[in-house]
Amino acid sequence: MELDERKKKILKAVIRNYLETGEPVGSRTISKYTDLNLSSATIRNEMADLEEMGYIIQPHTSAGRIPSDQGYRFYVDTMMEEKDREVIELKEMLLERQDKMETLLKQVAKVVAQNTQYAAMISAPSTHRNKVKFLQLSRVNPSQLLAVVVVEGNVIKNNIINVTEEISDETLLKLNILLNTHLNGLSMEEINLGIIAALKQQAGVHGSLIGEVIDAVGDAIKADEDLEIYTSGTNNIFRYPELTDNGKASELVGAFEEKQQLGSLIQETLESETGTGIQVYIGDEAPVKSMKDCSVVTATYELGEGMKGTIGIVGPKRMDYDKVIGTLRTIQSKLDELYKKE
Amino acid sequence: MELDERKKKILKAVIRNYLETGEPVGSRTISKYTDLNLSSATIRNEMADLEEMGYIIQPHTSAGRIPSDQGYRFYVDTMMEEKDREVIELKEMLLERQDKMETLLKQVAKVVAQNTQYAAMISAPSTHRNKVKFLQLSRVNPSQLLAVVVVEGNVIKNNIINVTEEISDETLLKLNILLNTHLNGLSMEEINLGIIAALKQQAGVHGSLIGEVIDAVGDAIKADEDLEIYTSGTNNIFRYPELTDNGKASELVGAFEEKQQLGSLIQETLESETGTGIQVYIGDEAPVKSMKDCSVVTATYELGEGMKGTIGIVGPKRMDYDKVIGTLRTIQSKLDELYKKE
DNA sequence: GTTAGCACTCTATTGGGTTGAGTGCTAACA
DNA sequence: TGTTAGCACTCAACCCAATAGAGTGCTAAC
Repeated sequence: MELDERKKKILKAVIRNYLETGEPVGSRTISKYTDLNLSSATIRNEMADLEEMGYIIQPHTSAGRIPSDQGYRFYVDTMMEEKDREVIELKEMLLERQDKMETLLKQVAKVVAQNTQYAAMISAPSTHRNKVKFLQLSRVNPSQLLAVVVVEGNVIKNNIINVTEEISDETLLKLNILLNTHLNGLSMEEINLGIIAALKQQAGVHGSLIGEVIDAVGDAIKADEDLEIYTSGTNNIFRYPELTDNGKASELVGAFEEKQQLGSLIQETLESETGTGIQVYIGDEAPVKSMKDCSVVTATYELGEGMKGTIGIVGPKRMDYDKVIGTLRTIQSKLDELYKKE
Repeated sequence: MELDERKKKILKAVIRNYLETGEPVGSRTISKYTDLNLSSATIRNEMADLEEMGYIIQPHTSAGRIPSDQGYRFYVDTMMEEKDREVIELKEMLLERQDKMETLLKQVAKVVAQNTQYAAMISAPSTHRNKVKFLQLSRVNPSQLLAVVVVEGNVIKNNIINVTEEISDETLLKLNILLNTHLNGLSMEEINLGIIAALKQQAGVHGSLIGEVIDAVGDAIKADEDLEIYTSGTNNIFRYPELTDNGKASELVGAFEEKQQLGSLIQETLESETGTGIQVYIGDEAPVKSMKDCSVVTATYELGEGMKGTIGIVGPKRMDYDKVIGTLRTIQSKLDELYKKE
């Protein structure tokens, strides 16, 4: 069977109505509130077809229809291609350029959650590809060294190194020069075990001590690559009974606290790049099992210098997709603007 | 009326039974499961007295009794003085000494939440009183300086400073000497605006530039004093219907995400120091309004060098106080042990 | 002071009846 | 052939009354 124009109109009407009310939609409602001028009986026939085709579902015999995952998918897809969504004006939107990345991200998460009334998460941009622009090894006291690395985007990493044997000023100076000449300007991902090994070689064989220190510097660079994720508005999920019935809330709250679970979402979003960087997962499509009754919308953002991160919104399937996508678009462009001149 | 020995026994029996079952406790139950050898009728008389005195409550006429907040308070107080609780063995307890404070704290929160099955939070130790042991100002590029401060306990703070005018090597060296001679060995809380002002004076009047830099160093030291709090097991609250009925869950989850709200708990715990550092808040006693239907148990911990932080557990009023307090004691001593040799 | 017994209270549960929204099907209509 | 009116049917939701059961308070006897 084909999805002719009339069926599409009816399907969209059903979905839109359900998004608003959250109640199953009956044939009479559709017949009254569309400009199709068809009786409820005709609508019923069409709806029976739509059900057979898998776009809508009847919770029980004597109820109206609700969209199936396939129905939502149709809705989102046509909605996305219909027109460029206009950018939505955010309420109380006041993002300030922050030196501390953390503060900025928390701010963004909060704004997104408040505007959409869904749960929001945001991942810190990965710095794999950022280049080292400053590197310094200093002595804190005879048995401790401090390694500080600054990479593009003003991300600072540091590591305290405990040494068993005192290192002379001269050696320290040499080490600093060695490290700087070889690592400065390289991106984080370029600094791999091979490079570290080559460095050790070059430092000469005088003592494993130097080797340890170089390893520790390497660690400092690699460290903190565990995913930093911030969330906001987790409690918004309580606005939607379909997400909180039967202990579902517990799983969702757990997923938002154990940020590892959110990691897979971020991963997937970054990999399957779309034109706009916005992606919609409906039900089972999301790679997190506790979100099988949710819809998830993710967007990649960019903070100048090619630092890419991910914003995600989690809500019920009957989500206001239009608003959510608009909000994410706005955030994308505001962030871009904010960091453009760097 | 007096709380004689028999009344105390009955009260404790009521509370203990309610802690286990979560159901109102009737007179017959008490008569059967205590060694008092009294009939239910006698128990009833005593329970009527206990109710009049405010220790227990009848949810409705034909139900058993449940403890009032005053009842819980009595129970906790006598329990605390009865004997030194023995230290409880933790399941899967594997705390490793971590160089990264953050990792350690997350670990502790997780262990506590898993062992008790309640929601747990932990605050990073405040570093106000810690002394600066290393301070360094470096040039990252002509327009950016990097200030790094290490304080006792290996807490590292840093700040990028944007300068409008290039600073010469000589000036930088002088600044470093100035900062180190004056600030090294001072505690964070001693470095106040007065000291900063004196420093500026001493640096001479040559340009407001230096003043700016000194201010920025001061900022780096003061920064991050916003409360760092980690949580775990928030979803444990769903195990207790009395915490999740009627939208209470939403408030609690909100409180755990907006960590500011938890700040007041931490504040209060640190201020009202008890002998063991453990404190129990029942119902309204907690300074967080969303926890009025909960009990909160907090403990201060110490990581060598006088760095004090707070662990908190939030659960229903019918909490297994014994186990919770035992767990917190164990954690306290393990942490102490772990960092003793520093 | 303690206990047995009894009347009483109140919640929770059960089951029957009703309502109302919505459907599917059929027959008539344009 | 597509559309519509009409009707019988289904089913969740709600209300109501009846019942069961747990627990109490009170009184009288031990």
